[in-house]
Amino acid sequence: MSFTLATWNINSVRLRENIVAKLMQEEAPDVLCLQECKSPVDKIPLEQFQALGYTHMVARGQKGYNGVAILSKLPMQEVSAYDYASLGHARHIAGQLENGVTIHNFYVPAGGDVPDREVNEKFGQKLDYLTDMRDAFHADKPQKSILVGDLNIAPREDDVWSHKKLLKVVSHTPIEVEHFGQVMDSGDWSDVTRNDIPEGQLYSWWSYRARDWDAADKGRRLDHIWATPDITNAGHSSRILRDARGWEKPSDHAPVFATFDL
DNA sequence: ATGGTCGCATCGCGA
Repeated sequence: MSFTLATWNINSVRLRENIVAKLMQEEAPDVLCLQECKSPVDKIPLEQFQALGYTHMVARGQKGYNGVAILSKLPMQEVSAYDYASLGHARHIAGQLENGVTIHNFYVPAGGDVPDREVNEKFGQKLDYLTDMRDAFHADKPQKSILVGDLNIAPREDDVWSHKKLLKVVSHTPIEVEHFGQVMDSGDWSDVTRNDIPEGQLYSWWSYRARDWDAADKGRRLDHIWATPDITNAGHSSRILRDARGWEKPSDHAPVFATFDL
């Protein structure tokens, strides 16, 4: 079988119900992973999504902040939802398809403004969250698994508009990139997006604060799709739907896609 | 060097 998966930080699923539906109608991924739903699970507007064929959902939510959901046209069962770093935040949910593939959906903490855990508690929480992820995947090696989400780190020089200017900016600092690499190594994860698109600038997020995000193009690749070695070769057709950043009342993130033939 | 824009638990905070 073949299925297409997308990951999208939606920045309020209730406010953006209509562009989620637009994505479902126009792109029709089989599995859609959302982050920053900013909604309790029982207030996610499921009916419209179900009417479009997304009859399965696994999710964790809280009022106002965070929140992750996997909407699926394919039958899916919840397998876990961990509170890494014990923050009490809804930042992870995992579901399993009938073909045995597990999908982990993450919203890693953004980490605040100052990249120093001594003066900024949120930066320490981000690093601790990544360390907990690393330890969990090290202790329990994932198999037949896909990991997606807003990981809030752009690891490569060509994942940001200016490597030099962003070296001290949270999301691209060397210590974050090192933690990111340790999470990847712990699960033998490979970067499906970069396997498919190995060269060139690639972004999935553009700040709301830019005067003209499209012309300025000061983006970062914060949203990722990874796979374990047993299925990574099945991944193909990766793309980022940049157009969605220009939709009506957009999220500041664009959806990232990959297809798996399994 | 600064400020810029969003969303919501809305006049403060997180992103």
